[in-house]
Amino acid sequence: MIDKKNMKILKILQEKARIPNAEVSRQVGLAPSAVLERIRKMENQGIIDGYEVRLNPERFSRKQVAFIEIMPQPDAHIPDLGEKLAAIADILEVHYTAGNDGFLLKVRTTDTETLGEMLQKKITTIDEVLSTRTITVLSTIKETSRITID
Amino acid sequence: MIDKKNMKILKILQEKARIPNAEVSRQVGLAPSAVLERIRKMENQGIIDGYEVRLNPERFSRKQVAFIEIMPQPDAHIPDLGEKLAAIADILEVHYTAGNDGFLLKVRTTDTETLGEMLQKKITTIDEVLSTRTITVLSTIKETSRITID
DNA sequence: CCTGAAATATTGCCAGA
DNA sequence: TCTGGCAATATTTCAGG
Repeated sequence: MIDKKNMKILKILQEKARIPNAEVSRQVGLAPSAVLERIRKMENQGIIDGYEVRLNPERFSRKQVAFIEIMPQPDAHIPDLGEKLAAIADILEVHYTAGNDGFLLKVRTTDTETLGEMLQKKITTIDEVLSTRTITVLSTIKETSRITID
Repeated sequence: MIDKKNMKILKILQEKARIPNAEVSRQVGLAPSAVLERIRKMENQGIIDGYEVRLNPERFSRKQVAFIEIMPQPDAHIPDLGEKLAAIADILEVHYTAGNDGFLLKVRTTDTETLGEMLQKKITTIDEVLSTRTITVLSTIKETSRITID
């Protein structure tokens, strides 16, 4: 299902998702209709999940990246807590982690001040939250959601 | 520069980047040429950084997410180490963090076994790496790169 | 910064291999 | 699953407000 031609199509779309189908077909050497058929099929099969625009965080005052480890209360209902965290604005990722049975969040805020506000007003006020540990990012060398295509 | 109409355009593209321009123009109530002009301008100004396809990691054997904290050797050249880490396949993010003066990595591997291989063969073998701490993800409640548009 | 018109290009459907 | 044809749409440029 994910043969060489589909891999080639996906690699092209990973670079530049918003290009005409006809352009893709030229690069892979198939008729446009064949490429369209393949892409539609991959969308329906859930291989392709969607298409996103990549915005420059600086231009939207979301320069500050931080990761927050959440230690839940011993009696906390984990799925509930996960949902509550996921619903907070500027929390981009919520992962349930092994080891300490806690959550790891990725957040994007304007600066460390707004990060602090978020912690105090939105996170530590949740009942199920016992404590937190914040890892502030000083600089980002690499940041992509592009997975490796074998 | 990022006025109400551009915000509306960006919100549409955040949902579904690969849609015809004419469709966007219908939704925002402008002529297609006006929308094209606005999008091109935002691309040139670096407000829009690009367009990406979102692939289903499970279909490419990249289901296992993990975060790895790297403690560098005291005498390590930090920029060099950052570049080395960023070059490794399946490392999606490399952040330089405050506090412990280390790196935080986000990785995607097939399973915990391949994660272990990566640590042993590719990461701990780097001279500048003193020690590591791995946070394995059991489940992901939310994972997006979509920043909040004010 | 917008509209509207015109030329060019793409999409998406279908028949046939 | 592919190609090629064709009608419907979309893109892009440009003149003008």
